[in-house]
Amino acid sequence: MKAEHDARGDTRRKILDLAETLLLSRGFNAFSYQHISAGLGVRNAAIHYHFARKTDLGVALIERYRRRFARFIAAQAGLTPAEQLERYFTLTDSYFQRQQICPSGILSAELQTLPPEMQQAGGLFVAEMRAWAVDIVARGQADGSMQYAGSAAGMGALMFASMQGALQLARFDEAAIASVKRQLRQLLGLAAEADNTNNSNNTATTHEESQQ
Amino acid sequence: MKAEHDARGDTRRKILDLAETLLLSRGFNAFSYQHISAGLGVRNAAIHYHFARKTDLGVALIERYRRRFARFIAAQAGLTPAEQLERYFTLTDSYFQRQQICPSGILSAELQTLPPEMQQAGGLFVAEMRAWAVDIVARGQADGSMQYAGSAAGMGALMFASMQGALQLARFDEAAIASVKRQLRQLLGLAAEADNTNNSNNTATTHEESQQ
DNA sequence: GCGACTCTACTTACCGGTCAGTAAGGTGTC
DNA sequence: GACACCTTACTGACCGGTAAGTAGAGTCGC
Repeated sequence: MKAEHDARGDTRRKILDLAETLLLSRGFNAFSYQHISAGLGVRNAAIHYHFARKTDLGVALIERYRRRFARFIAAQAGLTPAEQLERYFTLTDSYFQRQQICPSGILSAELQTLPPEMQQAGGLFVAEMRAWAVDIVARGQADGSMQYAGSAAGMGALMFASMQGALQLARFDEAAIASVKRQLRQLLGLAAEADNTNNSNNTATTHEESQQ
Repeated sequence: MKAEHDARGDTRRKILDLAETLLLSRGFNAFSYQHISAGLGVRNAAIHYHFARKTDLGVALIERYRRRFARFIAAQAGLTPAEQLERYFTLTDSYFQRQQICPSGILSAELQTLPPEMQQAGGLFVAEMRAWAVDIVARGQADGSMQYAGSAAGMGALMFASMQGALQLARFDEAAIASVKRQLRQLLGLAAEADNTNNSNNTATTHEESQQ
């Protein structure tokens, strides 16, 4: 009766999940189909069955990120700007704990060696992330909960860039993320958080997708 | 009388120079000895003669950066913190113009795939860069020329992280660097610069080394 | 002032391993 | 029997790295 009927699309999802881990920890150029096939106990050609070229896999990963990020944003529509900021910080922490960097970081670092399709999809993803960062500080400024010099566009760009940078630099100095987060709160005129915003289930970023 | 006596050590320097360009534009994993040998018109084995393993080449590149950065700092010992900040910004611009990202960015992004020797050398380099950033804002705060919330350590870390991030994100959106620079000046309480701090010769970063 | 030797800086010609990608065949399910 | 989902078996390109040979310039004894 076959305990594992391997619900259709299961392997494809496993490939994406493992490829995502590899992408964020090693980069696109530094993982191979062999890494994936060895990790999943299937053959090289099985990966090619689902993703004919590595480019297809890369694009699928980025598109999945974009959908996930859209849901991440939508899921916290009701929160205050300050709360949304903390969610953003929590997301960054969860990358760090897995020894990963954020997708935008690896995509921009490797950009010139990536296939054009991935460059294009990456551009859209990065624009969406920056827009969200700008939106948070713009609303925070508008409702008076955040005060800072300069423009919302500048502050959002700074926030996005500094968190991406901090996540990378944390590989050398693990204090980098906490240090940058603390400084950003100060510059936004926010009370310093306990820095353990431990709502015990921060599942927002790890949800799996049923989608192909 | 041999027009080209190829002053001893010349090839070695050419290898380092081309490898540096490749490292900052493509990353360490995405360039090969073939790229270098083809670019210089020599054979693969000639590169191995000077740098037996790719790891040796990578470490040599980082060590050269560290020496260059030390001279970069020393050369502007007399300047005010604000002037030093602008030099830092100019350095970032010059990377962007060459379609490169900063060494610390590529090293941290690829860190987990780099040989241990490079990880170690990279760690020292990154620590030196961050220390310099902290030093600038600490002295700026001390002499009253910069005012900002939070600590000098936090502000320096933020500055370093955000410039590294901005340089990467500029590959998708070229306005990122100017935007982040402008915001940093605002947050430091500095008057907005003309943003073309064009002292026509900003050679500080491009100086060649005679050293091996 | 010249042959013998040494050293640097390469060259040619390889090596085994890994890469992404392909062709053809098998197997279980509807 | 059509189809989804694999497998086995392979290809050519490229990877970092190595062994052996060589051209030329400098150095030495004599």
